[in-house]
Amino acid sequence: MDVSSSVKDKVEGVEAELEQLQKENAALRLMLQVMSNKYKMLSEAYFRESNSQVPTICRGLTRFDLCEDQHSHKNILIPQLQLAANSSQVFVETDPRDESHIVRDGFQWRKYGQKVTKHNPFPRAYFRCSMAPGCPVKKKVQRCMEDKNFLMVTYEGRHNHEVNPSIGQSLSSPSSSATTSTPGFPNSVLDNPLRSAITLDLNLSSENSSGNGNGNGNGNDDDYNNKRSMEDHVAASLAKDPSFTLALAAAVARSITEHPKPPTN
DNA sequence: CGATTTTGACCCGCGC
DNA sequence: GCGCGGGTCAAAATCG
Repeated sequence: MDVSSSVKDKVEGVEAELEQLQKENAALRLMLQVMSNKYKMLSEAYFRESNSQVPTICRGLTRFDLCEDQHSHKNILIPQLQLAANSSQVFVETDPRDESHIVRDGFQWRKYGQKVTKHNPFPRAYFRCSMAPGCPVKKKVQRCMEDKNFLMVTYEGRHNHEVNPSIGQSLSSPSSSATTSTPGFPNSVLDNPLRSAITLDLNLSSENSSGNGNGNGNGNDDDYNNKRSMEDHVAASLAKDPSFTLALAAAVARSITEHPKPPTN
């Protein structure tokens, strides 16, 4: 009896973990797709603009780290991304029927506008942080066109106050602390970003452009190369993201502690 | 009654 | 200069 119940518990635990991993996998696939689309659009725009100056060697931009080395274009990597120096994009899985744009991220927000944008039929909502007077942080919430199950949340700016743990019930774990926060970004997301949200750091500007550079010499328009490069880049970005590594470490630790050595019978 | 949301109007940057 | 699109304002409505 004990053995069967133990096995049943174990199976349920594995199933729950599998389900969680499937959700995380879906979120990561979506993130990759979105990034791939954005990358494709931006690279096309970039090459249209710079085609006369950089004839062939950067076509395809299959790696971000070669263009700078070969052409010394320190800041060539898409000026729009440099504008987002304090921005972070988060994907939050929600019910597609839910039109409330509510994302519990540990902060209190006040909605100040809503707009339908050109390339996305879903309205974009604009929020300001109302937890502290004068807090400059804003966020934009819009349902993802590629997958209606996800909300794209873009944070801008840095908070001038601490998070209120009682507010972030959905994304933050009850035992999480505010000590590991990255300034400007929700602690709850960073504490456990893979629970129900995926954080995508778009700060490609300073570190990546100066450290790794841009572009590639052997590229063409091949989708395979583009996808490979995007995967490489996203993987590198995730690896650099402390919140991702923290979450990964937490997931590994969880799997170890929650599933200790199998019962010996 | 104060806080928040809604929503049309307005502002501003950008491309043509 | 003009039109377009994204972002913000602000008055009215709604909520707790």
